[in-house]
Amino acid sequence: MRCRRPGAARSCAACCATSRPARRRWAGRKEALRPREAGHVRVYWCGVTVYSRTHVGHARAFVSADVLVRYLLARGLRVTFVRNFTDIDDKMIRRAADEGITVAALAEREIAAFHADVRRVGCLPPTHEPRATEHIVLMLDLSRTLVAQGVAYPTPDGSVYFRVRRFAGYGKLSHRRLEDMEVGEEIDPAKEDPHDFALWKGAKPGEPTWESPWGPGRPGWHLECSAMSAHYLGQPFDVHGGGSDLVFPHHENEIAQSEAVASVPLADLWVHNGMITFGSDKMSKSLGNVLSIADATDRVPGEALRLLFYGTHYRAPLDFGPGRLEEAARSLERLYEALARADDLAGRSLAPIPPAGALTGPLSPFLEEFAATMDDDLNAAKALGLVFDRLRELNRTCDAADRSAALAARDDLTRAGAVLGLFAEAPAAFLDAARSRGQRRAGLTTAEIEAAIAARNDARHRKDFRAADTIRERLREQGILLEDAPTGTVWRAG
RNA sequence: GGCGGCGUACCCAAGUGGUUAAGGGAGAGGUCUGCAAAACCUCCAUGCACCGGUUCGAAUCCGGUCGCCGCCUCCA
Repeated sequence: MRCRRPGAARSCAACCATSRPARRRWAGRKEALRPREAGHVRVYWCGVTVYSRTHVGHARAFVSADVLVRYLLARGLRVTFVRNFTDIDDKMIRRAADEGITVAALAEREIAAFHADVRRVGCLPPTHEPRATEHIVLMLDLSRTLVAQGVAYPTPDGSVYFRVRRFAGYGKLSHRRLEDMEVGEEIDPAKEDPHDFALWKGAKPGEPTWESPWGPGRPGWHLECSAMSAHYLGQPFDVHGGGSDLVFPHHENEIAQSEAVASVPLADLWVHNGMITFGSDKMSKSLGNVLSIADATDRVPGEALRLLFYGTHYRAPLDFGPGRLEEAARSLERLYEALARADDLAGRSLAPIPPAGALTGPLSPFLEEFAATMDDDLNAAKALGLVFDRLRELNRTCDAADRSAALAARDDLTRAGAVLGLFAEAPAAFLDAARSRGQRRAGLTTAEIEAAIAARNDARHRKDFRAADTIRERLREQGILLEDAPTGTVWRAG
């Protein structure tokens, strides 16, 4: 297993050793994952601020994390996976006020929606899903320590700021120097340095508050991750991940807080997924070009979204061009159709398997290659290429009615699917559901479709192919495709 | 301005020194079919933005040029 580590979080021994020119010294690179505790990997992934519905960009982040976790489990490792909820911040306060509800009520509602969304894209539940507001005490402890160390300072309004110039490694993750950074317009005059960031924010009227040594207030955003990761995983832990837009300042600030307090690294490896773009623009709420998970999964199955993600390496930006979702949905259906053929040949449906241990023990040549591919920085794009190769072999063996070869291919795909979070449904049930969706879109009942098929077959028996083709054409226009299989006429949505 | 990254066929995209440059979509031909569809078979980049260089050998390393994107403010 190798992970991306964008720059040296703690030391640059490896990169200096390459004696490359300075320009490349800090470039991100792959590094082997060596769990601190043998056989047990600890992963922290930054979650969401629960103030509005999650979009496909979030989905990509959580699918990226999910594939990492699934792969580690498949290899027989134990995984402790923590993904937090930010349930108190400016955006939440504003949104709750707009809706006339409490911040807590907003959080409750959006966390439920979030759970529904990640379930729709087939993500395994994390080991822990801590909420910021339930760990205020830990955050106050950290703040107190940092103030006592002189790394942080309180201000007259009851806030506490981290003194970035007191942390020598500030900027090492995102490769920036304080002098090189542009400074925004609105600088809080209470800050000693524009780059200092809030550990604790003094109370403003109407905001939820907690008591602190500096008076009532609420935590700053970055602090929760430092507090909760240490609490649930210890410090250092093995892998810290999130969207690439979190590298700076969020992860940089986490490192500053955690390492200033503990004098050991926060995490060994950093993994960041690329952004989703529409055309050439990043998908973001401020640009208003967001596609929610709910809308996407109304259009296509959640697994199609995963399939679309896997087409591009998790690190690279992914363009959500027109038709991509539907293209992925069609590919997914093609995969399920082949699995269904194998089940027909076997006379029974093979149940999906959980990821744990899916890639342990003696492996088929396909699974060996699949595992090696995933082992190289989770190269799902290449792995997917292997899956499609195996799909063709499965169809070929089904064509030849080679039962044992078909079942071997089917088993390979089932195991690969367990790692990729695909094929969680029974093929027959999946295809039924796809048909139902198409039928609803067409506005036809099953009886109507079957009557049309019967009428067409009547015409075919009379050799009235014009009439038969007219019926088929009319259904095609409504999105119902007929296929004359050896066993009879079947239909699917198209 | 600083930092990180990208530019591979009609589209998406893997590949980071060495046999024929994965895979998907689209397209062309074929098997099958009344015809289709599906499935399968075959074809589809002497070339990887451009120009130099290193090397026996580069899409892959180095230098330069052009174009594009992300981050530096909340952001998955």
